[in-house]
Amino acid sequence: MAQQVASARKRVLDAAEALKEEKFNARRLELAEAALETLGELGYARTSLREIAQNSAFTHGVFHYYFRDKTDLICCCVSHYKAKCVTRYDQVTASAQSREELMEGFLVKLAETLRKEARMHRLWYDLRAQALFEEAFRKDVVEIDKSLENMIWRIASRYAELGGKRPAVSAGVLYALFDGLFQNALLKHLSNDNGAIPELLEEVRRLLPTIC
Amino acid sequence: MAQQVASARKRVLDAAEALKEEKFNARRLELAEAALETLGELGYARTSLREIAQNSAFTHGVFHYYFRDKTDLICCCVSHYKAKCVTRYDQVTASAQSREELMEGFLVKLAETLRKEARMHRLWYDLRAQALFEEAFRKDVVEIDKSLENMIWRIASRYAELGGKRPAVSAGVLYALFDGLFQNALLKHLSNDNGAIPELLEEVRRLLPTIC
DNA sequence: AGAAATGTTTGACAATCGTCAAGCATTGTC
DNA sequence: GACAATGCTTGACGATTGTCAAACATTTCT
Repeated sequence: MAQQVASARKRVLDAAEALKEEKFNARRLELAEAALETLGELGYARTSLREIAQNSAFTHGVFHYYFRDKTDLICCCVSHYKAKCVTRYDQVTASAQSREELMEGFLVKLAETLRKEARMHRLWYDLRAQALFEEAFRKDVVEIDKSLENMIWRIASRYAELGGKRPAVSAGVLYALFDGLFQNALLKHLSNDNGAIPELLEEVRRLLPTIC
Repeated sequence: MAQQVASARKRVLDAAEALKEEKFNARRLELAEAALETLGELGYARTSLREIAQNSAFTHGVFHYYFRDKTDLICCCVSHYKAKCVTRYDQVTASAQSREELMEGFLVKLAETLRKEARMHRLWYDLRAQALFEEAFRKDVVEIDKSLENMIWRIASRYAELGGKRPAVSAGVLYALFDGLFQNALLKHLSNDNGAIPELLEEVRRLLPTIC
């Protein structure tokens, strides 16, 4: 009886603890979101904690409460970023009933990504470059890289499947190719080159059927 | 007669002026070289003028004498970097007499680049990412990108030529592919993954003949 | 309602940054 | 060899940085 009471109390405390932790993590993510905005605006090199705080509902001191240090914050940003972009094209893959539909859906989404989320993507390339210097970023960056590779692979293999074929290259090669093309198009697009998006689309439209 | 004397004096002064300017530019490049070393070590975000100076024969104040500001120095570094890497593979292309020889020469050079110049290359990816944020870097970065694309294209088209073929893809696509592969291999290599280099080589060895 | 725990702000800290003026050293000129 | 021009160092400036302790505010619990 006394044991039952004790274990019941323990369960309540555990539940409360779990709630606390959930709240804690929710605020962490909220701050990471705000940080991502500023990072996408200014880039890693020019982003300070005070600048991030100014673009949020909080003041600069709060970060020390939720993060060990600045690197910890950035790491949290990087791994949070993953969830935001990895499933971006999955709806297209799932709903498309033909090669043409998949292609068009992919191209539309590609153009939209380039137009509306250019800042987030330049940040991704920035942080990936930082990982070449800072070991702390590598684990998450490699993981995201792999997820993006898988995402592209899902599209390509589905596209091939709809044509009764199989991709002619490995997932790694395919990702390298698309990543390179996208990165190049992003730079042009940010340089106010209006031809960047249509050129990328045309390139992909021509390329994909020859590979898959 | 007086006119001749005057014009002769003018020529002498012009020559002296040109010499001065040459010396000035030589020192600029020397400082840019030193800056490149530090940038390759620390990355753009963590490189300060004082740190650069400490890895050189000078003190931090000298940069203001040779450069308008820090951005001017970095720009000089970026455009100077171009000359250091763009002709890297040209000797291989020129001397190879067969497809096999060209392939092997290219692979050896690729491995050597990854092993010995990893720092310079991570800097390149870093600066290219910076160009996504800082307009001042874009012109030079785009120019270097184009030069690298041309370099890859020279190799590929020569390789195709030696087989009586023509590359199956455009220069842009080819560069995107190799750039993506190299960037990925670089990250692995810097993470002490000993398999990074052989995997890249094998990938290229398999890939190149199918494209060219 | 009062006490305790949690969340957030504030302000200060030491360090570091880019910049620049003033001075010292070196070179070249007459 | 004195003088001027150039090259470079030194030291200081104001601003900004990450960090953190202390104060304050809010929520939670008893």
